[in-house]
Amino acid sequence: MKVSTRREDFLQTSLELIHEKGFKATTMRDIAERMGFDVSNSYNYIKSKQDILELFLFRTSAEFHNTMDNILACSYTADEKLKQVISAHIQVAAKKPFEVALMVNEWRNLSEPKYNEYVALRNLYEKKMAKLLREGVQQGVFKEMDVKIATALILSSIRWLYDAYANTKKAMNPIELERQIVGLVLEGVLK
Amino acid sequence: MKVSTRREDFLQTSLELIHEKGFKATTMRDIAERMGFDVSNSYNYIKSKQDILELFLFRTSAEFHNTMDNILACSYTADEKLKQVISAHIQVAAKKPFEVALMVNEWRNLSEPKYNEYVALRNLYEKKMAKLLREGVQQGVFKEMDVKIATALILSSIRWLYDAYANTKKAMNPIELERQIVGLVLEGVLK
DNA sequence: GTCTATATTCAGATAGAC
DNA sequence: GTCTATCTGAATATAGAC
Repeated sequence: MKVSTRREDFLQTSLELIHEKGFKATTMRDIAERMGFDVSNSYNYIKSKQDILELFLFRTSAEFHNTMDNILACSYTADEKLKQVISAHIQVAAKKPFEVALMVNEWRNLSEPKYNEYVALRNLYEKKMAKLLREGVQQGVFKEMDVKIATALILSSIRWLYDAYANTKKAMNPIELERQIVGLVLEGVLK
Repeated sequence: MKVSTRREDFLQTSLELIHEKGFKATTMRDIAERMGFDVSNSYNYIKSKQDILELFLFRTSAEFHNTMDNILACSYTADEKLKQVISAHIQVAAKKPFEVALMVNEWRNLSEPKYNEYVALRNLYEKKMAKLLREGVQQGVFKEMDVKIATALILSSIRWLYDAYANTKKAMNPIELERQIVGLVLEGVLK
């Protein structure tokens, strides 16, 4: 059974290096060096540097959308749905911290037309989150609030999660992490 | 009375362009072009491209630290202090959205030794915030919680603010913004 | 303060031999 | 799949004339 191809090795190495140095600062030569071969060989696996970025960004974005769609379509109440979203974000961050880091830090480096496509996906994700929150307000489980602000705030509040797993020294128990974050987002810091 | 020097014009132009395209993607030629002169003239105002980044990053960081120190040192209770911090972040974001955007998005592009200095300042700011939260828990105004997680979450939750002011189309009433954010951070989304 | 010219370095990417 | 060699373009930065 083959668990990893040479191409996957190359992509994973690229991903980690890009996380360390940033996309623009990472050269094809850097990646090749870490792989132990010459730059020219890199093009056995990809067509261009942009390919690496596109590949991870759109793949991971699809994963987030998929989960969000399933959560929105289920019969939970809005507060339960919000907990599910938080839980999902923690799980993806824990399992694929570098992919998530790329989504947070490097999406601006996409070039057209992929950039526009990706921005549209981001906006759509925000819309889905806003819908969830609006549901909750209508159901009476969430208080009256500015849904646009709440959406931006909540999504932003969990964007650091990858950092708790990209760095092994910071690795956190995901169960406890979820308990703490759900507590803060749903009920705030006040006693 | 002189309200703006040529150098300040140059720096402000650089700042806006870097916000639009990213630091690495912005060339000295881009900046010079927007200023209406040749690249070589840029070096009348700065010694290197890095200078631009350092200048804004450390200046704005000092401003945040200053405000935070004043808040920590005053006689408010912890919940009032937290409101003050949120208020301060909104005000700086509203007044200097591009400077704040630079702090959020471009600090990784600093090169040594400034990079390490800046990371230390970031960590110190987190420590100050953690101290504020710990005070609140001890005073009994904040609930028992993992202060490290709460610090990361709250600081992250307000990092998008610059975006509400960098883009004039999104400009928000800062008073209402503060009311909404304080409500969410202190009491959460539940009714 | 502005320009022309240029030094230097380095990036992404391709061709073609083994 | 690996290498050597190379094309092409572009970036930061400086020198020096006007």
